[in-house]
Amino acid sequence: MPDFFADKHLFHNPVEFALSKIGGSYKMPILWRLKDKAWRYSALASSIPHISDRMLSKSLKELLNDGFISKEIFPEVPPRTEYNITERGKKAVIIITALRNYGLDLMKDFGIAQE
Amino acid sequence: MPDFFADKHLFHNPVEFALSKIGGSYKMPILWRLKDKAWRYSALASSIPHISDRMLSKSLKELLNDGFISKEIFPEVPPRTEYNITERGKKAVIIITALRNYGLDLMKDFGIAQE
DNA sequence: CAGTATCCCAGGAGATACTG
DNA sequence: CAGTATCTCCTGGGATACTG
Repeated sequence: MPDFFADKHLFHNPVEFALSKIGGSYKMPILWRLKDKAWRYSALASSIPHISDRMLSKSLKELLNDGFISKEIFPEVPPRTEYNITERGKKAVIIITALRNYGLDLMKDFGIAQE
Repeated sequence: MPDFFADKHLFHNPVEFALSKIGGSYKMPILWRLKDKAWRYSALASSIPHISDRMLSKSLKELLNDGFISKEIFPEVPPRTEYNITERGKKAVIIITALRNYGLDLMKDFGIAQE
């Protein structure tokens, strides 16, 4: 696996590429919540620990641009916005689930309590 | 899943914990190479693109401390050092393989050429 | 050969303020 | 409600030099 360019950025392996798309502190938490139902912006904001509007907005926009989620705006009063997962996003959820289970195993392995 | 502390650091979910152990630019490439044979320091250094001694040494030390790899020093002249994967490291390789395959799929999905 | 020690920088993320 | 705009800060990683 040689280096390759994508999005004007150099990558050294497929894992780097994958994490450039769904990595960072918030994209997986967002996709994880969208996996089985639509969420509103404000619901995501209050559900994800410590996220700022800036990071939520930024993450949603990138996931949208990369086709992992879709957005629907309902012209009500007040207006309502809903985010949904796409087919591409569903594939991401599979690997997020695997990573999450691995993380849980590792925590047990390291003797870290969880609830 | 509430927040939890480990290694004097706050985590919000199991994925964060997993990536704190095997994330970063070099730990997965190292584990990936060690998965089926022992490697010497210098071989890793010349195999992993662009890695500096500082980052190789730092990554190896952390993987060692966290029990993902082991190290054996042969008192020859000149001295030889070999790194091996452990049982814990082998479990990590499983998820790295999954992430790698996901990355390859995603690259295809985004129309990125690979060799 | 197999590392360690310093210095430095970019970009991911936090804090705060503002808007259609 | 659903965001955007600034400014700042921190830390992962780069560059360089040195050693048993």
